[in-house]
Formats: sequence, C-alpha cells, structure tokens
Amino acid sequence: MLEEEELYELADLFKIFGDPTRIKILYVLSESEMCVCDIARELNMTQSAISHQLKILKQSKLVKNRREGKTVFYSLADGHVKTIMRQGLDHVQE
Amino acid sequence: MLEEEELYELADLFKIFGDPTRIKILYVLSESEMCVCDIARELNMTQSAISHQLKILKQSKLVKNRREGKTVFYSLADGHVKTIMRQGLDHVQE
DNA sequence: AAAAAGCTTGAAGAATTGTTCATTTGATTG
DNA sequence: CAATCAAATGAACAATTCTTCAAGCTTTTT
Repeated sequence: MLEEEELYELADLFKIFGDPTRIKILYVLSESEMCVCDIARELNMTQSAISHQLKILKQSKLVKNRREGKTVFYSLADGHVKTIMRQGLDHVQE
Repeated sequence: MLEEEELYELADLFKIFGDPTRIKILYVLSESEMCVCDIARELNMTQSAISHQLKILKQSKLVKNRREGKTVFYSLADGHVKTIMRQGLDHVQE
C-alpha cells in the first residue's frame, strides 16, 4: 500500500514532465550534453526562458550540469529520465 | 528522431499525471473499479471535483467507465497507466 | 581593468488550471 | 409522475505557472 505523501511526490514528478519546453529540453539532452545557449537555439527560445526551466529540472534532479569556462553544460541526471519518457511515448504512439 | 508534435503529446500526457487529485484517482482505480461517489469518499473530496477530473482522465483515455443503473463505475483504461505510474515511483522512491 | 560572452535571477503580466457552488441530466423508486 | 439518488456540467474565482524584460553574476578576452 502506498503512502499519500508518495502520491504527491509522484504528481510533482510528472508535473515537471508535463510542460512542452521542459520535455523538449529533456529530449535534446537525451541525445547529447548541451550548453544553455545551444538548447535555446535548438528550441528557438530565449536563453532566459531555458535557464528558468533548467533550474526547475535541476531542482527535481532530472538534469545535472558542469561548468567549463563561461559555458555551462547540461545533461540528463540518470537513466530513469529516458525510461520515463519512453514509457510515456509508448502510450502516446499507440 | 522524434517529431515535435509527439513531444507536445507527451507533455500533455504527463500533465494529466501531474495533478495530485488525478494521481490519487488513478491510484485507487489501480486497486479496483469504483463509482464516482466512492472515489470522492475515499479521497475526501466533493463528487463534483472528482467528476471534473474523471472527465479529463477519460478524454485522455486513461480511464474508462460503465453505467450500472444510477451509478457509473470507472476503471483504468489499460495496463500502460499502471506501468507509467510504476516507472515514476521508481524514480521518486530511490 | 574594462568589455564581452554565457548564464542566472527577480519581478511582472498573461494564461492556464482546479475547486466550489448551483444547476441539470439520467435512472430508479414510491 | 413526483421524488430521490448518482453523476455531469457551466460559470466564477483563486492559485499556480510560463515567458519576457531588465539587471546581475562569472569567467574570459583584450
């Protein structure tokens, strides 16, 4: 039996995946590590908008980052992220 | 390579899972078929609130229903729903 | 050390969302 | 056929959320 608190955490997790910008970010990061400005270019959005979303993704431990000089590179935090997306796609694509 | 449209659908799907009330509904339905008033009682919410959310869940094809006299019974639409929740829980619980 | 490049942050406004309340529909029962 | 029970619906309001804009950090370059 599941604790109610866990269901709240579960909803919070899915909420993160439930935004087009964030899903697109996670998708491009699933193909390769990228810096903020490249993600922004790829998604055709402002650096600021991307940065805001990356912050949310990082707080949720879905992405991690490393700094190299002026640029900051982001990548997926672990394999779970890809798995969750794949599972969702199975439902969408059928 | 993924189409952009699919990513929007994916975000839309996860958005449905990203609400506490809806996740709780899906969870109780994963244990057994239930009528609206029982779900409302179980979650301690109004029948109306539950009904609104059930409508959304049905539009997204995550639940299905059948009528029996005055009462309407809801259940999960297919196995995918459970699988997606399970996958999310794996990430939350670690 | 000033300028520039890459990124982050906070505030603000528009848009979306979830619940409540009141009403309505549908099905049964007296 | 009126009353009742279960559920669905619409409007309205509060709350949350996402993007933009402007300003602020860091690090590098000149």
